[in-house]
Amino acid sequence: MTLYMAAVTVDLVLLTIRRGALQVLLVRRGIEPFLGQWALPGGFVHDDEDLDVAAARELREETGVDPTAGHFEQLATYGTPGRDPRGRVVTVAYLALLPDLPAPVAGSDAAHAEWRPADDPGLAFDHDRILADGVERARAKLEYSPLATAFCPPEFTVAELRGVYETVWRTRLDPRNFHRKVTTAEGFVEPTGHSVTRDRGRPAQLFRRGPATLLHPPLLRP
Amino acid sequence: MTLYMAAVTVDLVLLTIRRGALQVLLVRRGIEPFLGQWALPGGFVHDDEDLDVAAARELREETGVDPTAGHFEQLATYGTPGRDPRGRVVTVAYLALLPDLPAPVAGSDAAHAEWRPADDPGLAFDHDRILADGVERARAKLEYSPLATAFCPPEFTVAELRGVYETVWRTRLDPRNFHRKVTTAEGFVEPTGHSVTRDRGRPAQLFRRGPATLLHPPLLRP
DNA sequence: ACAAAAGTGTTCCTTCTACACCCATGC
DNA sequence: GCATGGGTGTAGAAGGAACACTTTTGT
Repeated sequence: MTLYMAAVTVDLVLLTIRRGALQVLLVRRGIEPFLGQWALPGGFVHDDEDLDVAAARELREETGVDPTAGHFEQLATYGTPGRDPRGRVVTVAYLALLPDLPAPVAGSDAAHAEWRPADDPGLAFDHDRILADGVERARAKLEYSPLATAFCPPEFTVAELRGVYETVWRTRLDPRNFHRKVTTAEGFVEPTGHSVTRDRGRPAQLFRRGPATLLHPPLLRP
Repeated sequence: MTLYMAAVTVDLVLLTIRRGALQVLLVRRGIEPFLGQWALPGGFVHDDEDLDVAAARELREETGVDPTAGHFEQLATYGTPGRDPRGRVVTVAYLALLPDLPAPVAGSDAAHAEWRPADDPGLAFDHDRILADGVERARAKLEYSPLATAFCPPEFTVAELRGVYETVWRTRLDPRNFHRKVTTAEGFVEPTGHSVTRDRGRPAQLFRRGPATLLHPPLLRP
């Protein structure tokens, strides 16, 4: 048989921003191969289950969070022979951008799941590569889409949104110009009318996500 | 068994520009299901064959063209249960942007392959959806990458490159501003020193692709 | 000579960038 | 009051849009 009958899995690149750093949810492997190493969460696709459904199910199982809290999309598919020593496994990777969740991982299936810095290599399988692709996709998408809001809770300040860009892009942005850009871009954010004092200083207005799906013109990386 | 052991295929969205229209290479199906209907070329991934390699092999078999002639990238993966009535088939779709090839399809495996308009629906399986995703990806990539040159032969004029944008975006662009934008953008195109008269009028300089992989600033759709 | 396409120059306008400055709060 | 972060105003630079105009060919 020369056909490629393969096991199909989904792997999740779950990104969030915690303590000012881009972090990814990893699980410590409890079985061989790569026993004890960090890996992306994921699992086998069930019979008669669509790929997106399997990914959403794994997301719920691993984090206890509804996928609609953030943003969720297919990333890419990896099927190099030998990428899994147990046999032919093709994995469809999904990328999720999530707000910093209150206490998500604790009550979930994956007892050993943990948020880790997104730039640490050393993951099992080809997960370093998948993670790097996911981070690069996130970086690129912030330019021409309003997806930075996916990293924020339902209500957020402009400074918090700017923090997302600064963290993901590893850059400083001018607070004044960023404020103008974001609040005048059609459909990016909408004022809620409320405001809060986050730290010191003047209270900041709170915003929620707007209806736009594309940024015109884009917010380009410096 | 609740695992999703699936046949893995690659499907190709091969786009080119012929006679002023965006066209896609389709094959007429000679067997059930969808007998007689148009479909994207593709086939099963072989044992011990990487996905990209399988896609490049199918490209060569279907068109007789070296994949390096144009541009080639993974598009997305489709695995909805029931998308193939014969059983569980997960397909990894690839997108290629190719120059208008001299006489490619004639001498190839797929006797019934043909360039067809890219906006005609009615394809077999879920290929309408895959094709639409490929066209949308191509449209978006022209904005922030120099991939429009992938639709051109090794040497091309600015007017030919503009024709690519106008065809893919279904838009008119100002020839004067387009010329300036393209020739001043760092690394987009390089003059060859030669020139040709394509039709009437003053001869046009010939250019080749430059080394840039991103367009800064991008060329946004009107 | 004329039509047609290539290419340059110029003007206006929008957007980006940098930064001065005012506002509202905690301490 | 003073430090700190939120937010507005504004001048200069850069890039986009519109278009007059010159160049170089085929017929």
